[in-house]
Amino acid sequence: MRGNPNCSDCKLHRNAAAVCVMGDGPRDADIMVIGKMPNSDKNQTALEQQLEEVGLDPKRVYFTSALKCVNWEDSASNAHVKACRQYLEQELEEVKPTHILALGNEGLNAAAGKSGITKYRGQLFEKDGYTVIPTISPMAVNRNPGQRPGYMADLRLFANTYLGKATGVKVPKWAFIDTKAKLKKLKTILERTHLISFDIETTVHNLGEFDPNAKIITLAGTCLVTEVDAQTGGERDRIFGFCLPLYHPESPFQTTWKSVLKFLKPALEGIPKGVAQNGKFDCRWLTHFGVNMNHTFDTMLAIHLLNENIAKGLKPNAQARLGVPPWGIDTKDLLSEPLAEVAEYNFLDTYYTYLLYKQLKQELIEQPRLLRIMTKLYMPASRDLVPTERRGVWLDIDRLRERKPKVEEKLRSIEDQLKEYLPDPESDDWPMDTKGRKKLEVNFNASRFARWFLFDWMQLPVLERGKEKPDGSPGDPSMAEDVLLHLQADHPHKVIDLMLERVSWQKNLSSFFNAYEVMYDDEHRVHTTFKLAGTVTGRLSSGKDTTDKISGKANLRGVNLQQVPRDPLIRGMFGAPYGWSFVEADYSQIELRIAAFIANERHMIALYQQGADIHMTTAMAVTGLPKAQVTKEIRKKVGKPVNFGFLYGMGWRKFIETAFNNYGAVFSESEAQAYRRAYFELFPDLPRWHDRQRRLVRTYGRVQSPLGRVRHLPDIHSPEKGVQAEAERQAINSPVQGFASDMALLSMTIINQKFREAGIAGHCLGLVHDAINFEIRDDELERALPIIKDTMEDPVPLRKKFGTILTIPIVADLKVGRHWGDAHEVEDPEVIYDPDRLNEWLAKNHPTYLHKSLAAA
DNA sequence: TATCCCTGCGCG
DNA sequence: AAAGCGCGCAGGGATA
Repeated sequence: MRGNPNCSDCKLHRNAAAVCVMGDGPRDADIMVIGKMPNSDKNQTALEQQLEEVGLDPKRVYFTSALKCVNWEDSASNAHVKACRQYLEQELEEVKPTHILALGNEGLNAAAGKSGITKYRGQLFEKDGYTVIPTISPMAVNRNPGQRPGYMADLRLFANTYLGKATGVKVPKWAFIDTKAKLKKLKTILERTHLISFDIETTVHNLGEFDPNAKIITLAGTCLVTEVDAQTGGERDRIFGFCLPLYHPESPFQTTWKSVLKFLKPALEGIPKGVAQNGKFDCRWLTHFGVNMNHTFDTMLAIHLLNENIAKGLKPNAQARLGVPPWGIDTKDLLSEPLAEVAEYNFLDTYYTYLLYKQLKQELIEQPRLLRIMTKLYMPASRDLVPTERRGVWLDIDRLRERKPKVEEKLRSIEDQLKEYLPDPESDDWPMDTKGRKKLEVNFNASRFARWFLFDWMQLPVLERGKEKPDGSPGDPSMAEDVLLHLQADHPHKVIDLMLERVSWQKNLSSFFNAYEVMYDDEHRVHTTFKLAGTVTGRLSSGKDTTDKISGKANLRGVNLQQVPRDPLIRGMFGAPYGWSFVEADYSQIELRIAAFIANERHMIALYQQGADIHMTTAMAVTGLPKAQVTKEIRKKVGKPVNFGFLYGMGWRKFIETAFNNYGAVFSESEAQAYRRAYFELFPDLPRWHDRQRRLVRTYGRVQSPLGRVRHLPDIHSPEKGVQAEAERQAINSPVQGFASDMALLSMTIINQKFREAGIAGHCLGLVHDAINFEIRDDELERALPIIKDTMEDPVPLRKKFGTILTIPIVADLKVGRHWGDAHEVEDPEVIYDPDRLNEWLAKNHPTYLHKSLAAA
């Protein structure tokens, strides 16, 4: 094994103290440790001591690194790991280790091909016949001693795995329900079960449970059953595990699986407590086939609340928290796997979920504020989202059919105009592909052709480039909108206009028209999946069901309902079916209000209490215009971004950019600096709050929202100042963004509850961060609208259950109409509370509104 | 053909 | 020295 001292495969060799240093250790070692770069003697000694501490003999370990150059000056990425892999592979080939300890993100990438060490640390991977366990880099531990216990735990896991020490998890016997007699017995046991950890395996389809061929393959559970002692008469718990085969080809119930479910339905629905990992998915499927479980604890949501930065899957958490070995089978096509294996896999899922539940519950009990979020917010929200996702949002197919061709025509016409600037396709000027063999196809997206067109053929100057390539060569010229806007200002050209215009039409067509067209169901409704654990701040995210199981994502069920363009051309395709209304309830400036509350910014609080318009105040201050000249447009394009920007730590450079990009306004450096100063003079408690958050995150490595939601920010301990500063800004933003979204989510659950109590058929369609959308039957608007407005402006449980008393007024604006995009805002809130005036307003502003007397008829 | 990363852009 | 935050998806291009 010889390195190549003349290697120049990546840029790292240039500033390297040593090039291509190969690893060291016995060639017949079972264990290989892969670090980031060759260790210094000091670090090597420390690492060897740590390995001894966990019971390994460092003399029997081969030590090597993902990157063979000693270069701590340049930042390294996975691309550099890749460039270096050939040397590591030589070592793997010769040493043939059975167990690999991967250190840091580079080690993880080299050993397991994954990226994201904070996510994957402490998990076991089987890769190319090696058992790999990654943990954080010892360097990171040196910088941040708080990481040491976790790091040592990972090392222990690695050592125990290698030494074959038992982890202490004993899997109980479980029942395979393959006869009618066993099925009957199962039913009687379920009737005495007070807690079940449940999980189903399903067939995989683009339309999910809505596919005509959708089947539940198996249902498994780990049950806590109340037993009565025959002698003493006392009660005690017994664990009962089972797997019930349903639609599997080897299943005795393959043809009768739906009636089997029906048979068990009362017993299953009678179990008061249901635990599941991402149970919203299982509940959606089970509901689809008629069984409504009581879902009371979701391990995935608990994991997320306890640490928002780690992987949320069952397997990584069971491996890391329970120390169990990897289990599972290829889930792509469970119908062709042996039933015995599917059943075992399914049962193990529920048993490990149950063990995790016990552990997580205990941790939450020790952090009561998180427990409160879990039980009073997350679980109700998770349950409410089941019908929300199943129902979907109504799409006006007539509008879609009518509008799509127009958009296509628009795009075509722009491209025709662009093509006039191209050379003769036969001429030598036409660009060739990288290998110089074929002519490039016309493509005005951000492609090689388009870059050639703008920067070579049209000879426009390159203002900005993308990421540097791994080999150190410069990145591709940027074609982004803001770059083209600057280009246009300095070198006006028709081609830039056309490119700018084209890109938004292209986006409309590919991301929205094409997507929606293949996504609606028989009732003209499109569906989404909301992730409650999809963001680090606590916001929901919206989109498709998990992508990784299905190849070809064109028809995957689910659209992102949080990025529907505001353009009425597109947003106006969503709405409510005839006889129903689309209601959008927006929190007005919610994050700004909450920032004022959290920062205790006295001027801002006073302004809000007076009902003043802060975006307007800011827009006036920034543009220097008198109030009468600040149009709605200026307020929106200047006031809003500047408020949110400076609020969250934007600098004056970015301010200049923002103002130019959104408004075309050109500010000098001194002007921009003056505005920033003026902003903080206007709201002097904001910088004090910023300092407080910086102090908090430096001290504790985490910050909390008023509800107690935690954001962990380990990056604050980074040696890089820029990374630290980023963590500081996140410490400022997170409590605000997190609290705002928790308020919206809480309101959603309360409104749903009130609708149920009032027998209102209307329902929530989903959250768009600070807005809640509803579909309300026309004749119920007068009952529903006051509930929505009252609840959002004062979600009582916020005070009663969470003890948070706001010092700022909260305002919700309601828009009502047939379609989302052209619903009208109810300007005068009093209208909402006066049925006669509301009817009058609706008759005037709602194109298809049915008066309740008509609707009833 | 599937997968990864990057660019670019939609939303709050 | 300089620094808004938070997402998901489509398309391009390289790679295996």
